[in-house]
Amino acid sequence: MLAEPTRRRILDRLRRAESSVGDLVDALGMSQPAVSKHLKVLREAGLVSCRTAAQQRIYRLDTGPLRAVDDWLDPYRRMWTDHLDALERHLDREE
Amino acid sequence: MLAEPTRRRILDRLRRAESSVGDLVDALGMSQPAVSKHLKVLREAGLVSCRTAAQQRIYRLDTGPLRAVDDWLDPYRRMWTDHLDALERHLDREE
DNA sequence: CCCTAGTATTCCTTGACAGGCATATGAGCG
DNA sequence: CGCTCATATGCCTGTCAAGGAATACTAGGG
Repeated sequence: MLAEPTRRRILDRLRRAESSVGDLVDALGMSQPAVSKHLKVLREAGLVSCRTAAQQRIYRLDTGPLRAVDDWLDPYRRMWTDHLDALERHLDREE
Repeated sequence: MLAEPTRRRILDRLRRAESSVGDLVDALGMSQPAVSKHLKVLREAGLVSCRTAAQQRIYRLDTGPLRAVDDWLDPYRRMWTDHLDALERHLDREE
């Protein structure tokens, strides 16, 4: 999902502002079908949702599923913060 | 990288304890070459390191590169915490 | 030194996308 | 209703990576 650089670019862009498909096509310099296909993947992953405005589809970021990533990351984050804490204690002792 | 479920399983396992390749093979129920190849990928990504003990290679988790993931996630995390904060303020106002 | 255990590497096959092109769908407008 | 713009879908091809089998490497043990 997030393995695809194009998809991350789309998310990064939607994080800043909602966009129509055309906007994304311009921004990414890719064919429209390719963009639409990535959007479909993101939609099915629940990472984006879209509303219809006239003949355009305005896409919007949905951060929900990213919390799962955050949760997965959590135990690892704990590891490196623990290490930092240990280092800190170590340095404190040295003073 | 983390797109591969097998790789995540390896990381999750190494998070709990260092392991030899054989241990991982048993734990994952996969062929030894497959495991070694995943370990190579993880090694080149800096996510694991290994030390030689007798004729075994003991692999160890290296959390460094995961901070990059955490950094990438950060602006998104900000988004949902902001939303939560906004909701909280909203509820506070309702009381 | 040969032999064995543990691990890495190579070769091969197979399956999964990504991306382009052509085309279908669908909403507004004359 | 036919037309056009914006988007979605199907089809096709090329690329890449995962996994297995066979093989090469390397460190200890007789």
